[in-house]
Amino acid sequence: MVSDKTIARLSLYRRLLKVLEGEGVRSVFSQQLATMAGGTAAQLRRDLMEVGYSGTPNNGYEVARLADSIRDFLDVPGGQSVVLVGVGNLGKALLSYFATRRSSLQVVAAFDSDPYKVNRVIHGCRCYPMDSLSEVLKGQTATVAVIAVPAAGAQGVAEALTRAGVRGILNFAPVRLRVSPNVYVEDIDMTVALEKVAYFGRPIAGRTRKEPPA
Amino acid sequence: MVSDKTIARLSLYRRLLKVLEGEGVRSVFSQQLATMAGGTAAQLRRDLMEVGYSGTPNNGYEVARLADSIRDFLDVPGGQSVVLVGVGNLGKALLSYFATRRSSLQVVAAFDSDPYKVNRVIHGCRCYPMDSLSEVLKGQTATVAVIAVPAAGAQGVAEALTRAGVRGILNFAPVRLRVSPNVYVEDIDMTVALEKVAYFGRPIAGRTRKEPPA
DNA sequence: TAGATTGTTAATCGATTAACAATC
DNA sequence: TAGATTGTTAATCGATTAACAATC
Repeated sequence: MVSDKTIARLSLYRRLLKVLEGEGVRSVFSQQLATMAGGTAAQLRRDLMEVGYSGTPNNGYEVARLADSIRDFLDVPGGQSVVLVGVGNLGKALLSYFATRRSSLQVVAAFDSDPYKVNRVIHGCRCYPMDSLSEVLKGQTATVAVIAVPAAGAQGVAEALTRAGVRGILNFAPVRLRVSPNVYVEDIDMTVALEKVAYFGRPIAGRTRKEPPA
Repeated sequence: MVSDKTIARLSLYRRLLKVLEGEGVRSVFSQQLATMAGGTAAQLRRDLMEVGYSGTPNNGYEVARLADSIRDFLDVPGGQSVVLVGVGNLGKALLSYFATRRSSLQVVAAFDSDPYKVNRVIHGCRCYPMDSLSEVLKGQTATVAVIAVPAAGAQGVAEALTRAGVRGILNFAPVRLRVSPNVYVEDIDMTVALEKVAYFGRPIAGRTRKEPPA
């Protein structure tokens, strides 16, 4: 089973390859691409083993073909539909963030319990009432969802999504979701992330890095 | 040196302890708290070794005192100031998200290059023009910053922040920042996160988990 | 005391890094 | 060919898990 870290890096490589492609670069060495991704060449080569695409010694990797190979590996052929639950400040920001991005992942529906938001179209996405979730999802093939509701409501939303067939959840709510083991959950805990940054970026202490005496 | 994963978990434990405290719970066992945090009891005990707080056999941990110990360990005594760069959809969402949270971390200034946003107060935070960054930071003790600008501008922002004395950056821009090694950068790459979820939540494949034959 | 839970060390596991033969 | 870069295996590293003596 390929690790989630490898998947994350492949996603990153693909984005970098698209940039190179736009710049007219035809081929790239593992060392170059790895540096851009913030990793090592050996790691990149191991990641690409999973994809199955082979470079050629002394010539490196064909940018366009490698990007295609990663696409074939990562993406579901017909594309995947994504739904968003929670259209507050964060939800709206996510809609605008994901609206004009990759064509393979498209946000097809948003849900909110606030009647003032229902039936509006926000960043090109229709907002449905919360309690119509199972009904709307019945007509969709969405297996991926983004949760951007307050902590208190997140578990209930996760259960409703799971019942509706969702198999992957990107969770922004600061709670640990209890879901069945065949549902993949990725948590983005922004408060924890900020506290981490605050700890390691603190003014004086936390800064004692072992350095060999000169 | 304590690992960043431990710091992240301590931040999580503290949040859970606050919830327990609110519910009037006095003491808690490692097993309970670990389950809530989605980890193991052994891992939690090892994390707490770093903090220096000791539980008592058969009685577990005093909720209030453990929370205090984690606070002493994580927080800078006088509190830390945070600045936000980029007041777009995401930046505004982050302002509202971080506005009413922890008192130890406070967003004291926001920056944007859009003149229409400058001098407005958004979610209680004043917005300054981009080019006044070094000047405004001179009067602050902020060592922590959040970057929520488009990819193209992020590197320049990171450099300006670093020059102004910032030591920790929470970066939402989808680029890898090149900073000096004494600056801690935490990346939140929402597109990569969504693609990970899409991969592991895909309809058919990617789902071959080794299970012992019944 | 006995039983349960703790602090802490030792064993395990997984991912990363280094090494090297294969190849253009 | 020689030189550089690749694919892939072996060694290393770090974090997690398991084990166990200490303790309330």
